[in-house]
Amino acid sequence: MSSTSEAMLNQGLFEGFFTTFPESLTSSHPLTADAHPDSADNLSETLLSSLTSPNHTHHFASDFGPPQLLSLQRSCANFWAWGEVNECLGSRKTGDLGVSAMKMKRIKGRRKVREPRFCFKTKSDVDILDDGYKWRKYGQKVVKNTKHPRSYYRCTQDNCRVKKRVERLAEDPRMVITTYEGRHAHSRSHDLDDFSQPHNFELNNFFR
DNA sequence: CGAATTTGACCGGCGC
DNA sequence: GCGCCGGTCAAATTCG
Repeated sequence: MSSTSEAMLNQGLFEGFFTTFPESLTSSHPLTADAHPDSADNLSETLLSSLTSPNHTHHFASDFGPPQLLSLQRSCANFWAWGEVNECLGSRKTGDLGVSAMKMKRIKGRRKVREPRFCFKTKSDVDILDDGYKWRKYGQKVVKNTKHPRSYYRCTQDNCRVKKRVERLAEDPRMVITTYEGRHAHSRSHDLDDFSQPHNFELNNFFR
């Protein structure tokens, strides 16, 4: 976490966004550049810069329009680390460490690799944000201490193991928490005009 | 009629 | 070892 992005957060320049990787769960300071120079910090930095550039922020709030990726609006800072997200979603921190361990994928029956994950919250009436990929729902679960069920989706593309979870915040049902896991091994199935705009390059790059 | 979703069963990790 | 819990599977059902 660089001092610049930290400063942005402290100033409350934009509304909730967060990116990190499960490795950060083991560190006391979830988002430190020292610990994960090439992962969490770079991603968060990228998103921060794209979101805080005046033009982008404007477009981000207004151009996601048609009618799914709507209403990402500016408000107070809300940078989400896994622990915070999990707390807000009503699950125990320790429990989620376990979950993270479970998410590790076996390779050749022995080595386990964690998929990169990031999540963000969006103020939206619809659960499914159109991010340009096609998803198939494969499960839904009511998690403890939450009112709203969590939905599980997988990317429908062959050989793409990317997953995402979608749930609503207990305290504020208008907020949707979307968690992505893994990286797509292909391009988006359909283009969003907004993603093609230069000012969305960073976000575009992230969703690659 | 094929594709997508729903939903209860099942599984594995973890805490006690 | 047992029970709880989150995540996944897969048969049944619904949708387009």
